[in-house]
Amino acid sequence: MKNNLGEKMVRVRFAPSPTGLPHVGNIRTALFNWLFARHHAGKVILRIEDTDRERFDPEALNAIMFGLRWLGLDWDEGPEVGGLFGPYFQSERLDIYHKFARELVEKGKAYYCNCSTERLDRVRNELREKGLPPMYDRHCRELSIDSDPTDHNTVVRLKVPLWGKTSLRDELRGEILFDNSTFDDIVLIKSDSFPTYHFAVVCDDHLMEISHIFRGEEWIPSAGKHVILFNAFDWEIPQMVHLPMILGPDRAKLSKRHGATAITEFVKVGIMPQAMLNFLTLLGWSSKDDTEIFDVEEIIKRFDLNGINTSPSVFDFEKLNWMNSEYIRKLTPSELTKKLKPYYIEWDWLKDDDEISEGYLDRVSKIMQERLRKFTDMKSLGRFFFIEPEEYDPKGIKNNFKLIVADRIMEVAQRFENLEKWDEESIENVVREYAKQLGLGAGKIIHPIRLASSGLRMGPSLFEMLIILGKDKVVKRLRKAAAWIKDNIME
RNA sequence: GAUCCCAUCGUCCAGUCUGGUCAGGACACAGGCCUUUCAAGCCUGUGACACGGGUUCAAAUCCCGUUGGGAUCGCCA
Repeated sequence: MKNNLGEKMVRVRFAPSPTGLPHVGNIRTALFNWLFARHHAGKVILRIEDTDRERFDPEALNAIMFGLRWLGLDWDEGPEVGGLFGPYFQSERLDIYHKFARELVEKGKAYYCNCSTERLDRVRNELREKGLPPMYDRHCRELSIDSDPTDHNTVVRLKVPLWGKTSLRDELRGEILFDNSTFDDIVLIKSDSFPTYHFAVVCDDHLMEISHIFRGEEWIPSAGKHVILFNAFDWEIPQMVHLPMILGPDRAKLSKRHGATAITEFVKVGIMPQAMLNFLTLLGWSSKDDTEIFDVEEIIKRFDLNGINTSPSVFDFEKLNWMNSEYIRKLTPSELTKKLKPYYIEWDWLKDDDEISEGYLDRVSKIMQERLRKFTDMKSLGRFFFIEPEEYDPKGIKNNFKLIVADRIMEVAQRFENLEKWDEESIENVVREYAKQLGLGAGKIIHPIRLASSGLRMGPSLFEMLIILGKDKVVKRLRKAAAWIKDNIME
């Protein structure tokens, strides 16, 4: 496909296999595909590689589309949007694969094989015992078995050249050479008459006129096989870009055992999509200056092959949290409230139809905003804005809840109650005056009040916090705490 | 085991192509300032070119080797 300048149009594909929840690695691959296409005003194709019927998971497709949309990665062709190159589910393209498989057999470039799995296992084990790479012994290669791709007793295998080299051009690494003798005669059509990944991917990338293939580095060895296949068909080979892998802290390929790596986990803990996108982009790509925080538009503008790295990178959850906090701060209080509200409901702090004023929620958002790294941090830091403390921080008790403090808290409660105006100045006056009267530092009053009203030792500015809570709640909580001290503290 | 990929602070990146400025920035960490606490903010600090040979007046940068890490070797993708 050409664009209107007569140049070859950029067409990339994201080709997930619906076998489970989308992973950070998959999503990063999707992201780079997308960024490249958007930078070059090209097309993004979403193609579903559902050729594995054993591992097929009907939930997976929705999870994948949800994950992409959450990040803002849209597609121009594929499920739910259609397109001229469909169908976009490989399971609906079987006749296409069968046709091309037959063609290869007729040309003498592929053959039918009826070896049993038992036989294949035996052959591989024998080779392994001899310390050789486990491969198929090409038993059926010259037998000219008569069959058909739809025949469930046979598979179709490619006649991989027995000697010579295959050259793979990786746009980042340059030429990578493989000895053909190291490749097996790969299966193209399985005995269930579904294509293998390798076969389907090559046929579809060709038919869908994919110009650039972005995928993980772990595919490099397979890419060699794909080149052999493209050559067998005499098809033009798309440009290939193998992205560095994402590792866990132990430097092994990132996987479930490293904790939350499914994209839905990040959604759940309250990572913002903009932060995730920004972070993921910087994992393996960088612009030439020191910019770290930038929005999608800016990234699209700057994204190019040159900035992509070749060495693998460790996924640093800490840095993602930091970046997320930067994005949380960009929100207005009411935007933050909107994000936070579902969590409040989930935690039973609010009822769905609660009449609690938007103003209250916004004030909470504003005061808590710069102390949140992710939305769920609110659960421990902001609980007291909604729920009266049932217990107090143990270290705080030790430092601040002496028996003598109970009376002081009662006194402050009384003075608060008598206040006509409930604003920062009046509250602060009460506290400071009283401390002065007692000949104590203000901290001696402030800390116990914080603990009594919030249950916590730390938090936002006390006076602002008390204003938001409101006089009635504060007075009530102070009296409750004073009583608690008298009941529980001996000295 | 075979093949392939990779190698700069603990982590992510810049610098490598086009050898030459105390190897720069960010996260994390430590200390200080601010402050009623915590966080934020500001200031300061610790901290890296895997190793060995070449080439060169000069090597993180070019070449070779070694070591280390990783990936792949299915009728999974």
